[in-house]
Amino acid sequence: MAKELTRRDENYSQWYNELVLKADLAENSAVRGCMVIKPYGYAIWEKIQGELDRMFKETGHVNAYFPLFIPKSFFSREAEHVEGFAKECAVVTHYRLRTDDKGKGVVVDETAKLEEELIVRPTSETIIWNTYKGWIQSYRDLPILVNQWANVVRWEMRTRLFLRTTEFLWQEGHTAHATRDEALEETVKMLDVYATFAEQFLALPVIKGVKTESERFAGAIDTYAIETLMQDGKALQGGTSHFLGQNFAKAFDVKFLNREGKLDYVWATSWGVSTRLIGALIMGHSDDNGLVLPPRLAPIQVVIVPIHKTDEQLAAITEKANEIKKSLEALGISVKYDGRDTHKPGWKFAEYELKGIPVRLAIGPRDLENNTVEIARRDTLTKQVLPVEGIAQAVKQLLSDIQDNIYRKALEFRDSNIHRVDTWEAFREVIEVKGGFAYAHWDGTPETEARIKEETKATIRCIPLNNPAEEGKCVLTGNPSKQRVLFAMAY
RNA sequence: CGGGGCGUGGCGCAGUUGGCUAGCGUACUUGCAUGGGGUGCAAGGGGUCGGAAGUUCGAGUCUUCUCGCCCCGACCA
Repeated sequence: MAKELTRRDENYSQWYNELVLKADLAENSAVRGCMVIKPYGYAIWEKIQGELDRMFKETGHVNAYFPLFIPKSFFSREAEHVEGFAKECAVVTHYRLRTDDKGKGVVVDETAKLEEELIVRPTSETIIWNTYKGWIQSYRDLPILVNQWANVVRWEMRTRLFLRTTEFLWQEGHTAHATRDEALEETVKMLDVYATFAEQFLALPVIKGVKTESERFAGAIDTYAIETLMQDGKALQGGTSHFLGQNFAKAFDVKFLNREGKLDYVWATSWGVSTRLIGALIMGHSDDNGLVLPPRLAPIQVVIVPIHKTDEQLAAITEKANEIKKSLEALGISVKYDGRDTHKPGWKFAEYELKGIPVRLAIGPRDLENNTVEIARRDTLTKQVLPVEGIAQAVKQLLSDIQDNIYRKALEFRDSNIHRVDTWEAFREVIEVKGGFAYAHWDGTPETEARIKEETKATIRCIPLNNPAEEGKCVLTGNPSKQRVLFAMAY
């Protein structure tokens, strides 16, 4: 492992790639486009899962599990849905291998061809709505509020660890409702859950908004999303919540008898976030020394490093460290004591900075003598010496301060990178030079949106919720516009 | 699928017009010193040079074929 990380201003993309590897989060696997999520990276995912799962349950949802494989015919039921996913589906055609006639290896047994091919799920709407048909007869069966934690496969051309991989982990919620209003309410509620999670745990400010037609989920009436801004000025969609209307109910013939005794199609939503959030977490906060993790999602919040010369010193320090560790753990703080004698303190400091551990305590002979401890915070890289007495409370407070500080920093960055622009020149300058969001008038047509994308590669990230109405002229065509929308380069 | 690049100890690389025992950094092992920001010195282990065929007295180096990976573009959470 090389010691130096590429600096962000040197090559942001390379910085990201190296950081993921060096912080030991994930690595490329033997399978093209698929990653191995290593224990430290997976621990972050587990923290994300834990918090979201709690939030889903608090809002009345339950977990279930649906198959990985989906019969091909299910996909053709909803026209736009097929259209959207057809180009990136992995297909299972056979169910058996046999040994090669010429000796070594195995080949596909052509006699074991499936009657109907199976699609490896890119998302589960179709299999789930096929299933819901059997669950729903009456309004009394509604709503159904189900979530599943699963893996999905989308055959992408180009992949990057966490940001875009062929297989990724996510959760997908699929709900069924008796009324349009209730489904709409659910869609927005889950968007709010995502926004709250992003801001309170990931410490990433988000903009909630609606997608334009061209960015909409295949098969949805409306797609809502939370958009975040990365340090290089590119936007990243952190989660989506879809109002599916009655599209899937009609495609899978899911009707229910309402209170008036009339048959009606069921209203639906779906919503998801993926391991991509880890990519957002990395790019949102980390610096040239490595990862910066928000305390509320850090698998290890505090590391204690002993500094010693003799075994006697180490033993004494270990004793003191374990006392401190216990007092921290009593406050619900996760602590690691690194008493390894195989690495020097300086090496450990660099290592834990690379891994983004929010708080580091160092204890040496001097501290033992003075009954103090050196406390260093990862976000600001500052250090101070504090008395051991009351250290647990101080650390608890510090963790909270760090969480607030990195959120505030990200918020300031985001806010200072939303640029109101009214001319095409200013628009291009934001997209091509400054980075960040261009908040500009758009005439509302897909044609204009496509032209802008063609000329600048920028896309409409969203139309923010509660967007103020404002008369203006489209930044490209000069046609009348009723509101501004957010454009940006995006991941 | 189009354009570019690369395959040599675990990782990162050098290896000139073919030439002698395949080398450097790092990591690893051992010893001694060191220990408050990636420690120093010394000794040591580790290689079918991506694979196959060919040219040659001789191939990491030349030729042909082949496999794989990375980067840029079209597609995307």
